[in-house]
Amino acid sequence: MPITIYDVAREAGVSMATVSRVVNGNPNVKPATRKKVLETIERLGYRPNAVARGLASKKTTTVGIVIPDISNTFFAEVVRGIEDIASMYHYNIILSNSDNNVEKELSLINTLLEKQVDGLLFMGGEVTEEHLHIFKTASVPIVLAATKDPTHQFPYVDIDHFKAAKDAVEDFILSGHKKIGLISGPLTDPLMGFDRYKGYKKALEDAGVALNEEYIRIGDYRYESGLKGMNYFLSLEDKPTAVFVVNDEMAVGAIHAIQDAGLNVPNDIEIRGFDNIPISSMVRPLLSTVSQPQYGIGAVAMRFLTKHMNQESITEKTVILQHQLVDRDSTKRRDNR
Amino acid sequence: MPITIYDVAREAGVSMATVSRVVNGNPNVKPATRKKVLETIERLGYRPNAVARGLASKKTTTVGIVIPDISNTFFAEVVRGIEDIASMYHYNIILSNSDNNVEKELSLINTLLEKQVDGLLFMGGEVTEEHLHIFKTASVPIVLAATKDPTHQFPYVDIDHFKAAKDAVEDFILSGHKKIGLISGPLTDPLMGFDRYKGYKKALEDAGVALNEEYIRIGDYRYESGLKGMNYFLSLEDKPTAVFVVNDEMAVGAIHAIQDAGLNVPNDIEIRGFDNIPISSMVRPLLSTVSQPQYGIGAVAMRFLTKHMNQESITEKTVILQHQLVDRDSTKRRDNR
DNA sequence: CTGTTAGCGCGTTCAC
DNA sequence: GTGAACGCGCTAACAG
Repeated sequence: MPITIYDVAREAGVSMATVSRVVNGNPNVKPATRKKVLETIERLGYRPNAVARGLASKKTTTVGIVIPDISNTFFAEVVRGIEDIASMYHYNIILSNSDNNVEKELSLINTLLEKQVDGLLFMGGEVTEEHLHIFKTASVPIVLAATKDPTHQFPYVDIDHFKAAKDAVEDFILSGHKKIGLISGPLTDPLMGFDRYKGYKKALEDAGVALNEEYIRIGDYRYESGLKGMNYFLSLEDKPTAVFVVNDEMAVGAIHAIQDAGLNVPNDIEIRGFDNIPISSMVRPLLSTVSQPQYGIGAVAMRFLTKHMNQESITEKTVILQHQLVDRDSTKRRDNR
Repeated sequence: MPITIYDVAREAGVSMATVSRVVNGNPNVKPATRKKVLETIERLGYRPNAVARGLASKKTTTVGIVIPDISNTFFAEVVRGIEDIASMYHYNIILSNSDNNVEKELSLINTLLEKQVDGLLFMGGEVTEEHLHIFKTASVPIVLAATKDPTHQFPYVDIDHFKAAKDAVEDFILSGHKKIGLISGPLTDPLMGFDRYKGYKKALEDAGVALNEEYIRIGDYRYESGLKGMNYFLSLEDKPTAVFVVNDEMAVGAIHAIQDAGLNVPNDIEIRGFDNIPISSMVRPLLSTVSQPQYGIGAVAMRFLTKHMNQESITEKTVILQHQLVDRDSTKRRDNR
């Protein structure tokens, strides 16, 4: 039999309204009675029921998170950013994995909305018509993180994947490379796949370098597919001299493929990854990459969501965070920069 | 103005009790009226309010998770196991990071309990008197994962860290090593620190090998401290010929320290890590380690919790999962095994 | 400064 | 099979 606000009120000889006031820090309570109430709360071990509070106040101080996979280092870091800011604003997070499965995503969003979360943070590969539809049925704010709404109807925070990829490839071009490989993600993946692919293409185009289909391999973001993609390049007569790999895990695979073939990184082939996950500074040679502020994406997205939830004035509809070329040892030093 | 069960009842021309029945799958409803209700639910876009339901039914179908740090690969994998099983049983999880800070842990547990979670999964370095105290004030089941209750009052699921470490060191001994180093975690850390340290000590003792303090370094589980610990060993006149490192991240650091010094793993020094996180199969040489079923720990702990929540009959108070020596390339092949 | 009184949206007896 | 009515524990006016 859990003890309720009534029990406290009775024991303290006040009304439940007063107890409610001290629990919620309402200043309109005489210090003496506040003290009395606090003491009996302590004595009885009263623990306010947040569910009842939620029903009455229509606020749960809980936000929902839909994410592809928490065991993916990248997302784990984003979630850490989210949770830190959430806890700073006294929100809890309900976390759910979607495996990038649209059915699952929609169902999870629905469940979260039923649980009356005060806001929702969505991360997923693609935002479809169905997503937009269910987003619109929500009566709470929704922010997309590391995800883009092509229709610009919902706020999102992300980096500019196109430009980031373009920067990476232009760096290779600037240091004289013409034979530049790409180990990409599935082109059906809008951001990490297609946008980065487009960036690669544009950089070559701008430099007047013809696109060579032999220099493009599609992977699945896993280590093995990086190995495999690079082994293909190594089998070519005319191998690329530099390879841009669209995520770090595959990039590490690519490095190992080169080393296993008895070649040297960066002397024989330069490699640049993408993301800057912890592993990139735990391999030899240290991986040069394009850093993406994972923690920051989560933190900013959550902060953005609190603004929407508190109806603070929002200036921008979308936040684009900055990426950065991180030069370590899998690319040669560029003295001309 | 969100639409409620009343709206549906009115529109469908039935009572709210009937709507409640169809929503909850109660069989005592004539198929015809069930159909009618279902249709108007669909038409109105009715979404049951889980908070109200929670208040009335005293169940939230939500469990609380307290974890040191979700951005740590090990815990991320455990949480993935938890969430998969949770979603299988239609539970959602509220996730919170404690950074192994006791104050924070206690406060988080309290918040979770206020939110009326149906159960709690706790992961932390140590279980103190204070933890036990607050656990006892909870009216819902609590299970510890990857954590041990020394007083055996609360159920937990974990591996046998002592035996695992002992096995690892005995393997070195069996293959002829006498000079065996240890890069440990803080000895104040009960499981990963102290138990593994004891296992190391016991293995030496059983083999009649004297303990050499010079061969023991304390790290903090991070890559850099693995580097540092190994650099110390390398500075010794009489270097260890094999080193047991109590987690993979430090083990990778140790390998790199050896390689940076121009020596070879495993020919000059053998290395074995602990945990078997993904990175251990993404480095060269591939890291030999002691595998710990991270996903399984999470999954089993969550399943265990559902049993407690559903008052199913529990046979065992505690679950010890099996560890395993995984031999890859940072240890020499043992042909005599 | 404090108490009274309505609900919040739904599950659940208990009659019918 | 179905409906009426109560209560879950708390917040939020509104009085006083």
